[in-house]
Amino acid sequence: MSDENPVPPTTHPLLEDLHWRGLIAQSTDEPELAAALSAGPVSFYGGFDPTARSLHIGNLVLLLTMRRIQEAGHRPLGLVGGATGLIGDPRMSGERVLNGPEVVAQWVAQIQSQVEKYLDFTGPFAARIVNNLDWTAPMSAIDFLRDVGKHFRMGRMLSKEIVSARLHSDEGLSFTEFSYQILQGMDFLELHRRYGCVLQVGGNDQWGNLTSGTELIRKAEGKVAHALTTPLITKADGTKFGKTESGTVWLDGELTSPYAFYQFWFNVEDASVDGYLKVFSFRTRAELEALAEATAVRPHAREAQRALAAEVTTLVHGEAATASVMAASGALFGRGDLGDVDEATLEAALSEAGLHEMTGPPPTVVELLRATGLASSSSDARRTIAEGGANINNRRINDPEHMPSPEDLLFGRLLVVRRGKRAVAGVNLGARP
RNA sequence: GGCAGGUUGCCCGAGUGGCCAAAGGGAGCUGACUGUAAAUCAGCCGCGCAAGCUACGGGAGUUCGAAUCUCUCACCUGCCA
Repeated sequence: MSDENPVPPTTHPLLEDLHWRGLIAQSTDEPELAAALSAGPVSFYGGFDPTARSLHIGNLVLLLTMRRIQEAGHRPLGLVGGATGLIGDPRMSGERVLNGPEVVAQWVAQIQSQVEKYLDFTGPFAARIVNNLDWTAPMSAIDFLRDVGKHFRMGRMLSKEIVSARLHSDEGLSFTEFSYQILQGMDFLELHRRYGCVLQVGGNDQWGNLTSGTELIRKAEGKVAHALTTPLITKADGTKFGKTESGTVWLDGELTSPYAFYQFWFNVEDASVDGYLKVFSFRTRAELEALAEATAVRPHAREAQRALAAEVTTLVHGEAATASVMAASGALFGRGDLGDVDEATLEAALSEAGLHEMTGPPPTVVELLRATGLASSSSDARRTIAEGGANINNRRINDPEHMPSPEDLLFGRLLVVRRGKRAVAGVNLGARP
């Protein structure tokens, strides 16, 4: 994340750029990798295991790094782990609960379509999607043990950081998860044989699994292959990146609405925004430096956050969704009178923030806060009102029994309910019967 | 298998019969300041408008009264085998 990342003497413009962005955590022999990249288009791969129905913004780091490498003139192989997703890589949090084959198959399809969005499938460096179930499923246990297993030494396998840690934990480690590194090594070998793949990129926690592949290729084929890892992105305060109070920030718009997604990036703290732009933005280096300067000189303008939020939201959800989300944010947080916003924009904005239909008798503020989920209970709602944190249509309400009058309803039916500065929701009181 | 200790609110952790809806810290929420940031300061932080209700691993007791005592079940930790 800092500018201090050392750049080895023998390097390559692409690697240099990745270093500047803080995107290289570890790599195998870098001068050799630089030479390979200079020699011509290289086939490289990055894998994604279907452990949920959607990827999240942590995965975006790898995905966008792959895109950068592709833009530099190399051929990406986007691997979806139909096989490895059935096994699960060892984690410190303990043995995984296996997901059913049908579930994994469905997730594979969903994740594949997400991966496809970030790579270019046309032109001389066209990307390709591969699924490791294709070569793993047909393999017999005998072939696996004779052809692949012989190349793996127990000492080496046991010394892998996560394996050793799990082995010495109370939880232990199943043979299933222990074997994961072999499967991933096999993938690299297979892609090397099929497509001449010589580079694997992955998250830094995957380092051991990536080197399983480079070692296997060396033993089985006598060839050199490379591994490159991206760092774990952290927040300025050291806490986990990509989580909000409501959980993981997903790429799937149904799991994390485009509005929430945009807001996540908009709210990035000043200390982190410069680093995030380097990782997630495709703007030129000069533009990024100008934005860093803007944050330093005019922090209140939040130019860097605006740029980051707009760009990443566009990348993930498209221009139309981003425009609507930006209009939404403007309407709900802007200084302007809510009455100046047109009906369609307001409704879209509230839908993004969370629009709740209510019928029946006119609700009180307490009921509005509860119905929108802004308060978890009536007690919580009353407390919020007493603290001066309840707003209807951007006006503070101090009376818990206050009922919005018909004139308060925007366009005869909508209310903007806000708790504190940031938590906003909409209520539609004009639901057709 | 035996012995000892432990299980408290989102998390950590105090509390050994009434003054306990439960100290303290963290997290979280709200306000002030500001920039939908950070820091700081202040208030809040089980449910309920309220009366009150539900809570201290589960269950059963003792007592006018239990987080606190007894029995029992479950789980965790340490020592011994």
